[in-house]
Amino acid sequence: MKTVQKHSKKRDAILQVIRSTDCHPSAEWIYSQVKPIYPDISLGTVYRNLALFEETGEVIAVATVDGQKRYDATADPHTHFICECCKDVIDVETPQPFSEMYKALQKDHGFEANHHSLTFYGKCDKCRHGENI
Amino acid sequence: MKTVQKHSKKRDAILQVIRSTDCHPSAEWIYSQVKPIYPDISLGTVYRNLALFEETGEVIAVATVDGQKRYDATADPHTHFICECCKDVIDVETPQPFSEMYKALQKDHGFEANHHSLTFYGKCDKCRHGENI
DNA sequence: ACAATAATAAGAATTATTACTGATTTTAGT
DNA sequence: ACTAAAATCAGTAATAATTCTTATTATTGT
Repeated sequence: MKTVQKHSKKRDAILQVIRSTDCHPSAEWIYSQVKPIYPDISLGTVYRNLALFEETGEVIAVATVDGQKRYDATADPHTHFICECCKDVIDVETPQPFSEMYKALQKDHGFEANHHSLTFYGKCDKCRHGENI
Repeated sequence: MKTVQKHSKKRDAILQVIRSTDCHPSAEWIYSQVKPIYPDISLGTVYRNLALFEETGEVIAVATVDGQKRYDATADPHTHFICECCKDVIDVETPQPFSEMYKALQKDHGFEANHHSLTFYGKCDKCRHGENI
Protein backbone atom coordinates (compact mmCIF):
# COMPACT_ATOMS: atom_id res chain seq x y z
CA MET A 1 0.00 0.00 0.00
CA LYS A 2 1.11 3.55 -0.69
CA THR A 3 1.66 5.85 2.24
CA VAL A 4 1.95 9.61 2.40
CA GLN A 5 5.52 10.76 1.81
CA LYS A 6 5.84 13.49 4.37
CA HIS A 7 4.95 13.31 7.99
CA SER A 8 4.13 15.67 10.78
CA LYS A 9 3.12 15.20 14.37
CA LYS A 10 -0.44 16.16 13.67
CA ARG A 11 -0.73 14.09 10.52
CA ASP A 12 0.58 11.05 12.36
CA ALA A 13 -1.75 11.68 15.29
CA ILE A 14 -4.76 11.80 12.97
CA LEU A 15 -3.87 8.46 11.41
CA GLN A 16 -3.13 7.03 14.84
CA VAL A 17 -6.58 8.03 16.09
CA ILE A 18 -8.29 6.38 13.14
CA ARG A 19 -6.18 3.25 13.48
CA SER A 20 -6.73 2.83 17.19
CA THR A 21 -10.51 2.96 17.20
CA ASP A 22 -13.11 0.65 15.78
CA CYS A 23 -15.87 3.22 15.90
CA HIS A 24 -15.65 4.44 12.29
CA PRO A 25 -15.30 8.09 13.20
CA SER A 26 -16.39 11.25 11.44
CA ALA A 27 -14.00 14.11 10.71
CA GLU A 28 -15.44 16.02 13.65
CA TRP A 29 -14.87 13.13 16.05
CA ILE A 30 -11.28 12.67 14.92
CA TYR A 31 -10.77 16.39 15.48
CA SER A 32 -12.18 16.12 19.00
CA GLN A 33 -9.71 13.33 19.78
CA VAL A 34 -6.60 15.05 18.45
CA LYS A 35 -7.52 18.46 19.87
CA PRO A 36 -6.57 17.66 23.51
CA ILE A 37 -3.12 16.46 22.37
CA TYR A 38 -2.49 19.27 19.89
CA PRO A 39 -4.80 22.06 21.03
CA ASP A 40 -3.89 24.27 18.09
CA ILE A 41 -4.95 21.76 15.43
CA SER A 42 -7.65 22.98 13.09
CA LEU A 43 -10.55 21.10 11.58
CA GLY A 44 -9.23 21.96 8.13
CA THR A 45 -6.09 19.97 8.87
CA VAL A 46 -8.19 16.93 9.69
CA TYR A 47 -10.13 17.25 6.42
CA ARG A 48 -6.99 17.85 4.36
CA ASN A 49 -5.24 14.83 5.83
CA LEU A 50 -8.30 12.62 5.49
CA ALA A 51 -8.38 13.52 1.80
CA LEU A 52 -4.70 12.62 1.54
CA PHE A 53 -5.13 9.34 3.37
CA GLU A 54 -8.07 8.50 1.13
CA GLU A 55 -5.91 9.04 -1.96
CA THR A 56 -3.15 6.78 -0.72
CA GLY A 57 -5.67 4.24 0.48
CA GLU A 58 -4.45 4.36 4.08
CA VAL A 59 -7.98 5.29 5.07
CA ILE A 60 -11.30 4.63 3.40
CA ALA A 61 -14.71 6.25 3.72
CA VAL A 62 -16.99 3.42 4.75
CA ALA A 63 -20.33 5.18 5.04
CA THR A 64 -22.21 8.44 5.16
CA VAL A 65 -24.48 8.82 8.18
CA ASP A 66 -26.66 11.91 8.51
CA GLY A 67 -24.61 13.67 5.86
CA GLN A 68 -21.32 12.97 7.63
CA LYS A 69 -18.66 10.77 6.09
CA ARG A 70 -17.37 7.99 8.33
CA TYR A 71 -13.84 6.64 8.02
CA ASP A 72 -11.92 3.47 8.71
CA ALA A 73 -8.27 2.52 8.55
CA THR A 74 -8.84 -1.15 7.89
CA ALA A 75 -7.32 -2.19 4.59
CA ASP A 76 -9.64 -4.84 3.27
CA PRO A 77 -13.30 -4.12 2.71
CA HIS A 78 -15.61 -5.69 5.22
CA THR A 79 -19.24 -5.63 6.20
CA HIS A 80 -20.88 -3.07 8.44
CA PHE A 81 -23.99 -2.80 10.51
CA ILE A 82 -25.34 0.72 10.96
CA CYS A 83 -27.71 1.30 13.85
CA GLU A 84 -30.31 3.77 12.65
CA CYS A 85 -31.02 4.66 16.24
CA CYS A 86 -27.60 5.55 17.71
CA LYS A 87 -25.84 5.93 14.33
CA ASP A 88 -23.14 3.50 15.38
CA VAL A 89 -21.20 1.87 12.53
CA ILE A 90 -20.16 -1.60 13.63
CA ASP A 91 -17.92 -4.16 11.94
CA VAL A 92 -19.42 -7.55 11.26
CA GLU A 93 -17.98 -10.60 9.58
CA THR A 94 -18.49 -10.82 5.83
CA PRO A 95 -20.80 -13.70 4.99
CA GLN A 96 -19.41 -14.99 1.71
CA PRO A 97 -16.79 -14.08 -0.87
CA PHE A 98 -17.87 -11.79 -3.67
CA SER A 99 -15.31 -12.84 -6.24
CA GLU A 100 -17.97 -14.55 -8.36
CA MET A 101 -19.98 -11.34 -8.37
CA TYR A 102 -16.98 -9.33 -9.57
CA LYS A 103 -16.52 -11.74 -12.47
CA ALA A 104 -20.22 -11.67 -13.32
CA LEU A 105 -20.26 -7.86 -13.41
CA GLN A 106 -17.36 -7.91 -15.84
CA LYS A 107 -18.85 -10.64 -17.99
CA ASP A 108 -22.48 -9.49 -18.04
CA HIS A 109 -22.11 -5.72 -18.12
CA GLY A 110 -18.48 -4.90 -18.80
CA PHE A 111 -18.23 -3.25 -15.37
CA GLU A 112 -14.79 -3.21 -13.87
CA ALA A 113 -15.46 -3.30 -10.14
CA ASN A 114 -12.53 -2.80 -7.80
CA HIS A 115 -14.25 -2.79 -4.44
CA HIS A 116 -17.63 -3.10 -2.84
CA SER A 117 -19.56 -2.23 0.25
CA LEU A 118 -22.09 -4.34 2.11
CA THR A 119 -24.04 -2.64 4.85
CA PHE A 120 -26.93 -3.79 6.99
CA TYR A 121 -29.25 -1.29 8.64
CA GLY A 122 -31.36 -1.72 11.70
CA LYS A 123 -31.29 -1.49 15.46
CA CYS A 124 -28.32 -2.61 17.52
CA ASP A 125 -28.61 -4.67 20.68
CA LYS A 126 -28.20 -1.70 23.01
CA CYS A 127 -30.90 0.32 21.28
CA ARG A 128 -33.23 -2.65 21.15
CA HIS A 129 -33.07 -2.69 24.94
CA GLY A 130 -33.99 0.93 25.12
CA GLU A 131 -30.64 2.48 26.02
CA ASN A 132 -31.29 5.09 23.38
CA ILE A 133 -34.49 7.00 22.57
CA MET B 1 -46.78 0.03 2.08
CA LYS B 2 -47.76 3.34 3.60
CA THR B 3 -48.32 6.26 1.26
CA VAL B 4 -48.50 9.97 1.95
CA GLN B 5 -52.01 11.06 2.90
CA LYS B 6 -52.33 14.30 1.02
CA HIS B 7 -51.55 14.90 -2.58
CA SER B 8 -50.73 17.82 -4.75
CA LYS B 9 -49.82 18.16 -8.37
CA LYS B 10 -46.21 18.90 -7.54
CA ARG B 11 -45.91 16.15 -4.97
CA ASP B 12 -47.32 13.65 -7.44
CA ALA B 13 -45.05 14.91 -10.18
CA ILE B 14 -41.98 14.42 -7.98
CA LEU B 15 -42.90 10.82 -7.24
CA GLN B 16 -43.73 10.26 -10.89
CA VAL B 17 -40.29 11.46 -11.96
CA ILE B 18 -38.55 9.14 -9.52
CA ARG B 19 -40.71 6.21 -10.56
CA SER B 20 -40.24 6.68 -14.27
CA THR B 21 -36.48 6.72 -14.33
CA ASP B 22 -33.87 4.11 -13.52
CA CYS B 23 -31.07 6.62 -13.09
CA HIS B 24 -31.20 6.96 -9.28
CA PRO B 25 -31.53 10.72 -9.33
CA SER B 26 -30.37 13.39 -6.93
CA ALA B 27 -32.70 16.04 -5.50
CA GLU B 28 -31.28 18.56 -7.96
CA TRP B 29 -31.94 16.30 -10.95
CA ILE B 30 -35.52 15.65 -9.86
CA TYR B 31 -35.98 19.39 -9.50
CA SER B 32 -34.66 19.96 -13.03
CA GLN B 33 -37.18 17.45 -14.36
CA VAL B 34 -40.23 18.86 -12.60
CA LYS B 35 -39.28 22.50 -13.19
CA PRO B 36 -40.31 22.62 -16.88
CA ILE B 37 -43.75 21.23 -15.98
CA TYR B 38 -44.30 23.38 -12.88
CA PRO B 39 -41.97 26.36 -13.36
CA ASP B 40 -42.79 27.79 -9.93
CA ILE B 41 -41.66 24.71 -8.01
CA SER B 42 -38.88 25.29 -5.52
CA LEU B 43 -35.98 23.05 -4.60
CA GLY B 44 -37.20 23.07 -1.01
CA THR B 45 -40.38 21.36 -2.10
CA VAL B 46 -38.37 18.56 -3.66
CA TYR B 47 -36.34 18.09 -0.48
CA ARG B 48 -39.41 18.21 1.75
CA ASN B 49 -41.25 15.64 -0.33
CA LEU B 50 -38.25 13.37 -0.61
CA ALA B 51 -38.05 13.36 3.19
CA LEU B 52 -41.75 12.49 3.33
CA PHE B 53 -41.45 9.74 0.75
CA GLU B 54 -38.49 8.33 2.66
CA GLU B 55 -40.55 8.20 5.83
CA THR B 56 -43.40 6.34 4.18
CA GLY B 57 -40.96 4.12 2.34
CA GLU B 58 -42.27 5.08 -1.08
CA VAL B 59 -38.76 6.16 -1.94
CA ILE B 60 -35.41 5.06 -0.54
CA ALA B 61 -32.02 6.71 -0.53
CA VAL B 62 -29.75 4.20 -2.24
CA ALA B 63 -26.42 5.98 -2.12
CA THR B 64 -24.53 9.18 -1.48
CA VAL B 65 -22.28 10.23 -4.35
CA ASP B 66 -20.07 13.29 -3.97
CA GLY B 67 -22.12 14.43 -1.01
CA GLN B 68 -25.43 14.16 -2.87
CA LYS B 69 -28.07 11.66 -1.83
CA ARG B 70 -29.39 9.49 -4.64
CA TYR B 71 -32.93 8.11 -4.62
CA ASP B 72 -34.91 5.21 -5.98
CA ALA B 73 -38.57 4.29 -5.98
CA THR B 74 -38.04 0.55 -6.20
CA ALA B 75 -39.57 -1.20 -3.24
CA ASP B 76 -37.23 -4.10 -2.59
CA PRO B 77 -33.55 -3.55 -1.92
CA HIS B 78 -31.27 -4.52 -4.73
CA THR B 79 -27.66 -4.26 -5.71
CA HIS B 80 -26.00 -1.27 -7.34
CA PHE B 81 -22.89 -0.55 -9.31
CA ILE B 82 -21.52 2.96 -8.95
CA CYS B 83 -19.16 4.18 -11.64
CA GLU B 84 -16.54 6.29 -9.91
CA CYS B 85 -15.82 7.97 -13.22
CA CYS B 86 -19.24 9.20 -14.43
CA LYS B 87 -21.01 8.80 -11.04
CA ASP B 88 -23.73 6.70 -12.60
CA VAL B 89 -25.66 4.48 -10.20
CA ILE B 90 -26.74 1.36 -12.06
CA ASP B 91 -28.99 -1.51 -10.98
CA VAL B 92 -27.52 -4.97 -11.09
CA GLU B 93 -28.95 -8.32 -10.15
CA THR B 94 -28.46 -9.41 -6.55
CA PRO B 95 -26.13 -12.40 -6.37
CA GLN B 96 -27.55 -14.39 -3.46
CA PRO B 97 -30.16 -14.09 -0.76
CA PHE B 98 -29.09 -12.47 2.46
CA SER B 99 -31.68 -14.04 4.73
CA GLU B 100 -29.03 -16.21 6.40
CA MET B 101 -26.99 -13.09 7.12
CA TYR B 102 -29.98 -11.39 8.75
CA LYS B 103 -30.48 -14.39 11.02
CA ALA B 104 -26.77 -14.54 11.88
CA LEU B 105 -26.71 -10.84 12.83
CA GLN B 106 -29.62 -11.42 15.18
CA LYS B 107 -28.16 -14.58 16.67
CA ASP B 108 -24.52 -13.52 16.97
CA HIS B 109 -24.86 -9.86 17.90
CA GLY B 110 -28.48 -9.18 18.73
CA PHE B 111 -28.69 -6.79 15.79
CA GLU B 112 -32.14 -6.39 14.33
CA ALA B 113 -31.44 -5.63 10.67
CA ASN B 114 -34.35 -4.59 8.52
CA HIS B 115 -32.62 -3.82 5.25
CA HIS B 116 -29.24 -3.80 3.62
CA SER B 117 -27.29 -2.27 0.82
CA LEU B 118 -24.79 -3.93 -1.46
CA THR B 119 -22.83 -1.67 -3.77
CA PHE B 120 -19.96 -2.33 -6.10
CA TYR B 121 -17.63 0.47 -7.15
CA GLY B 122 -15.52 0.72 -10.27
CA LYS B 123 -15.59 1.82 -13.86
CA CYS B 124 -18.59 1.22 -16.10
CA ASP B 125 -18.34 -0.08 -19.64
CA LYS B 126 -18.71 3.35 -21.23
CA CYS B 127 -16.00 4.90 -19.11
CA ARG B 128 -13.68 1.97 -19.68
CA HIS B 129 -13.88 2.80 -23.38
CA GLY B 130 -12.93 6.37 -22.76
CA GLU B 131 -16.28 8.08 -23.25
CA ASN B 132 -15.59 10.05 -20.10
CA ILE B 133 -12.37 11.75 -18.91
C1' DA C 1 -68.78 26.62 -1.82
C1' DC C 2 -66.60 26.99 3.05
C1' DA C 3 -63.60 26.37 6.52
C1' DA C 4 -59.86 23.86 8.44
C1' DT C 5 -55.79 21.79 7.41
C1' DA C 6 -51.81 20.88 4.98
C1' DA C 7 -48.62 22.11 1.16
C1' DT C 8 -46.07 25.57 -1.19
C1' DA C 9 -42.48 29.35 -2.68
C1' DA C 10 -38.91 32.13 -1.49
C1' DG C 11 -35.26 33.07 0.78
C1' DA C 12 -32.60 32.97 5.04
C1' DA C 13 -30.14 29.84 8.04
C1' DT C 14 -27.50 25.78 9.05
C1' DT C 15 -24.13 22.25 8.48
C1' DA C 16 -20.44 19.61 6.43
C1' DT C 17 -16.75 20.26 3.64
C1' DT C 18 -13.31 22.63 0.72
C1' DA C 19 -10.21 26.39 -0.85
C1' DC C 20 -7.09 30.12 0.12
C1' DT C 21 -3.28 32.74 2.38
C1' DG C 22 0.54 33.98 4.84
C1' DA C 23 3.32 32.03 8.62
C1' DT C 24 5.58 27.90 10.56
C1' DT C 25 7.52 23.25 10.49
C1' DT C 26 9.65 19.39 8.35
C1' DT C 27 12.78 17.34 5.27
C1' DA C 28 16.99 16.47 2.76
C1' DG C 29 21.37 17.72 1.40
C1' DT C 30 25.57 19.40 3.19
C1' DA D 1 23.89 20.94 13.34
C1' DC D 2 22.71 24.42 9.36
C1' DT D 3 20.17 25.99 5.64
C1' DA D 4 17.23 26.30 1.91
C1' DA D 5 13.37 24.24 -0.35
C1' DA D 6 9.16 22.15 0.08
C1' DA D 7 5.29 20.83 2.62
C1' DT D 8 2.28 21.78 6.37
C1' DC D 9 -0.37 24.49 9.33
C1' DA D 10 -4.15 27.73 11.52
C1' DG D 11 -7.52 30.61 10.60
C1' DT D 12 -10.61 32.55 7.60
C1' DA D 13 -13.53 32.72 3.77
C1' DA D 14 -16.13 30.28 0.42
C1' DT D 15 -19.13 26.54 -1.33
C1' DA D 16 -22.75 23.24 -1.66
C1' DA D 17 -26.40 20.37 0.10
C1' DT D 18 -30.03 20.54 3.04
C1' DT D 19 -33.27 22.45 6.50
C1' DC D 20 -36.11 25.98 8.50
C1' DT D 21 -39.40 30.01 8.61
C1' DT D 22 -43.23 32.72 7.23
C1' DA D 23 -46.68 34.33 4.41
C1' DT D 24 -49.46 32.49 0.77
C1' DT D 25 -51.98 28.96 -1.84
C1' DA D 26 -54.00 24.45 -2.68
C1' DT D 27 -56.46 20.39 -0.95
C1' DT D 28 -59.89 17.83 1.58
C1' DG D 29 -63.93 16.81 4.27
C1' DT D 30 -68.37 18.79 5.13
